[in-house]
Amino acid sequence: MLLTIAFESDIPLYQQIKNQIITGIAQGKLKPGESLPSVRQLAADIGINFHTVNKVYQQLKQENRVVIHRKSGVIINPDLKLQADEAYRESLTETLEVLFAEAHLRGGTREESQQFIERIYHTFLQEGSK
Amino acid sequence: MLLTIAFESDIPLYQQIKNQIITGIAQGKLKPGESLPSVRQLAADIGINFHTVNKVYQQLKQENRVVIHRKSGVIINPDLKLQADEAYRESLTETLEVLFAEAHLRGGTREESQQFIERIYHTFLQEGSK
Amino acid sequence: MLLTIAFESDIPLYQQIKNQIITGIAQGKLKPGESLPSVRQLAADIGINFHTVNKVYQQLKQENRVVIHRKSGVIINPDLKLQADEAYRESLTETLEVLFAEAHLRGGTREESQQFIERIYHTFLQEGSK
Amino acid sequence: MLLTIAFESDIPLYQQIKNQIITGIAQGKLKPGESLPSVRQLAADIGINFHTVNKVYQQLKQENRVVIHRKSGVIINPDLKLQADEAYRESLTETLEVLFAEAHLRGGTREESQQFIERIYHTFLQEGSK
DNA sequence: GTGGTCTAGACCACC
DNA sequence: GTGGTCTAGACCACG
Repeated sequence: MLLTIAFESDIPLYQQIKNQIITGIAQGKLKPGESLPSVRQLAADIGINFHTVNKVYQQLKQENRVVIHRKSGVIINPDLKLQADEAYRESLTETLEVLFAEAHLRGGTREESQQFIERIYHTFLQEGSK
Repeated sequence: MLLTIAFESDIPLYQQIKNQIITGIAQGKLKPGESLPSVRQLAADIGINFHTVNKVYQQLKQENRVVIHRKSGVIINPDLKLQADEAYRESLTETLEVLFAEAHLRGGTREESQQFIERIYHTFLQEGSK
Repeated sequence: MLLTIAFESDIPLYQQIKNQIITGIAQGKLKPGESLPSVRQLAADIGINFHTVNKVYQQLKQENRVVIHRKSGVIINPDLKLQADEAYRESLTETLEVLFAEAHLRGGTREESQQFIERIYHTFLQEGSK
Repeated sequence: MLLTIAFESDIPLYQQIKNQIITGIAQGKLKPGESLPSVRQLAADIGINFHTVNKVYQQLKQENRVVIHRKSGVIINPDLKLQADEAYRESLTETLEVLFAEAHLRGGTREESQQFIERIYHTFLQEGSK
């Protein structure tokens, strides 16, 4: 998977990387059991400090999205089961509320937003195979 | 309109305020032409420094959401016309992509997300009634 | 002469009024010897505090643009002779420099600017009659 | 580029700095891609508070004149494309109108003004050479 | 070391 | 009383 970084963005570099890994997993570009490049490797590829990549991996580990094996490196957690707990749902609601309020004020309709979501979900892996 | 601030949140105070004003406008709780409290007033009400409120107002002004009327203070721009330019749409897409990727990984379905949006849009003012 | 005030502008009310009087004189809408409305009259017409109008008149008087007669009110100085001293020229240069730098960055050409000036000067009274 | 500040001027410090940066860009003293000193650095150089410099940078960022690059600091936006929208042209017209009305009243002729502009434009970078 | 955020207090211009 | 400007000092996130 190819990572693209915007140095001039106001989103922190580590966050950008993390975001892309998460969507990568959702879209099946990164499959459970697959391994990620080493901290130093990825850092060199992107051209950033390896501490930054390390931060990402540590957080992904803490969130149970990856497991870190000695020597075999970082691999996507094969049996990932994330919870949608109350705190998560609440924060998501608030975030979306602002985003769509803004979209609404800029002339975006409900239908457009629905299609937006539709298109995004189409890029995700189907759960049907489960 | 009542503003609620979460001091323990990692979202900056000024951002929280700004968010609530924006959704307030979208939901019609704040109507075009209506005036906002003075910087010092609002700051006192919330219990924060007036510079923080001022920052919000300055940004809202620069984004053309409010007009700073001499002596009548800050009022919601009566003829607000925000653009959904390319840069905006792109950034929105990316943001939503990550959000729903995360939702997807936590078991959220497309249908749930659609209903989410549906509910949010129901809280907004209809364009027709304006 | 009709004065138009923008309450939401960030230019002070008194400055707006003063500006319009000055351009009014340059364009011959206000002729030397002609009288201006009384402080209270003008304030009422525009719908602002009379102190604000008073401030304008005082400044105009100080700059020798008007003379204030007891009872006969404020009249445009019939034999106005303003100096273009060094300080003035310098400040004008700096102001124009920034303005046209901005215009240049927004794609305005030298020719356009010249035509701009041309058009403005056409609205002024000719000095030929002097 | 050297910044000169007039502490006794009634133009706000941050505005003076901003003006000089803008004309600096127009004159090619500051080239796209070039980086500006850090807020604290510039503040120390000039001998003012860093918040004042920060204010300038924030505004320049919002106006798309600079990009705040993570770690390489603030750089002049390499692909700057500013619009001369209707609002801008209108405000420019009004400003120039007053300025030249004043110049006219102080004995400045149309020819002098034209030469003024001519000289200013000569200090700007030619579009062709870029 | 860099910018981002927040607080605090002071002075001023405007109305 | 309102916003605008400036200073000062503190803490934090980021890289």
